[in-house]
Amino acid sequence: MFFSEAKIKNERSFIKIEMPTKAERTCRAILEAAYELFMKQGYHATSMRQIAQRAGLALGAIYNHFPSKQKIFEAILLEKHPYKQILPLMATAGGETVEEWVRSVAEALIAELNHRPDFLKLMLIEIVEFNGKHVPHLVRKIAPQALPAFARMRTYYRDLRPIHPAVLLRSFIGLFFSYYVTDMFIRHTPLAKLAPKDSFDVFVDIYLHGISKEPA
Amino acid sequence: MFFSEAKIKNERSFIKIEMPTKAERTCRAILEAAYELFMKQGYHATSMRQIAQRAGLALGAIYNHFPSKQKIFEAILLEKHPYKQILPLMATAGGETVEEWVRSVAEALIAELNHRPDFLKLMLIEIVEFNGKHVPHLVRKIAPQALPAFARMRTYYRDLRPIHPAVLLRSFIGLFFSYYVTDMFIRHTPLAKLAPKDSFDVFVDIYLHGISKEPA
DNA sequence: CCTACCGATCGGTAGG
DNA sequence: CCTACCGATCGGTAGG
Repeated sequence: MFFSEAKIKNERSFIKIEMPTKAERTCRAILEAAYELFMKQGYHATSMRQIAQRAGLALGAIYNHFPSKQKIFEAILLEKHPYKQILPLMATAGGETVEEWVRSVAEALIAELNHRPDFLKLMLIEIVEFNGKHVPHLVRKIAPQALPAFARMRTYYRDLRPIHPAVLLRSFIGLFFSYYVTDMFIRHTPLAKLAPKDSFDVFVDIYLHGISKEPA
Repeated sequence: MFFSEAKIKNERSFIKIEMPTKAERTCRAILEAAYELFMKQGYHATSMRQIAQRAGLALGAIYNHFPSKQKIFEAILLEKHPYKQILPLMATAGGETVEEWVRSVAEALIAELNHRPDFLKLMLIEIVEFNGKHVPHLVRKIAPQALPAFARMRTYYRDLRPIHPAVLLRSFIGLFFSYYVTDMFIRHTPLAKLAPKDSFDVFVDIYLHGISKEPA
């Protein structure tokens, strides 16, 4: 929709270089400005005039690139979702045992989420201010790619109890996403004592072995 | 702030009866109207005029009860938080074994959250539209009551691996809150197949025993 | 890409 | 002097 790959016209060069047109650069400036403001203020509290000012444009100029405020949000939602990074990662992650695989995938998930501290907020804006009306589209686009990627876990079938792959996926995402969320909220508060250094290891261990003592 | 307990003046009666004044009833109508609109539209997308209309008042009348729109939100946030119901429940829940206790507390948590389908959204509005500026106050008020309540779990110490109580609490809330959230989103979509009927049982089982096979 | 605007609506407050 | 409201309007801003 927004970024065509331009090539340098110089005949002496065989190298393709991303050479954004003026329109593409303006488009990018609008998306960046809007993204920063949405994260700070939410969607409805952010005005088109704020976006225009931060992008270095007049208000009316935005409408040369996006037909509405909502379309800007939708473009950001698709662009910032980390599934493009996370799904390939799950498919390629190695590990001799299920422990190693769970650990490496969970670490990668947390790392990717930490690398995008604002992604969570983007999803919350979608839920709160749009009543989640873009979610079905998003899930329909991602779920078919996620389930096969996670089914890879079944290659460790000999180490696993017979649990439905979808429940494996839900409990995995739920447990580690909650680790991420609680860690994020707690990290810079007096409640940091609720987050012992080895919390991540314990979450992995709980996912694999539960909280009960093994029968001796 | 809003509800004084009025008593019937009838001398022949010793029974105290909640007899809201007109002001209290108006106050209640404003809070209810604002709550419903915030849940549907979020905070910034809801106008004081909408609140007034739904409460059956003129716009200006609201300001006899609340000094600003934001103060209305703050009152709702404190009033609707389920910790008042959930914490006593965790303290009194019975169970001979840790399995029974976890199951009954998790069931009660899910039931309470299902009984308040909008509580989650209220917290999300706080995060998205207020940047969580009321959260520290909320956590400071609730955490000291939650940790002791959950420490009760340690009475089953002989059945548990040595895990820090705070991590027990975080993983418990995280896992079952995520069950609730995913269940809520999935229930009425074509993705319902991701939610086998026994999902709750499996979540309990994963929390207690993990996903690994027990060593034979 | 800008200036200049529109119909409407925003949160909050005036006097009575 | 209080409450609970009214009709009207304040200075600014909304998406387009």
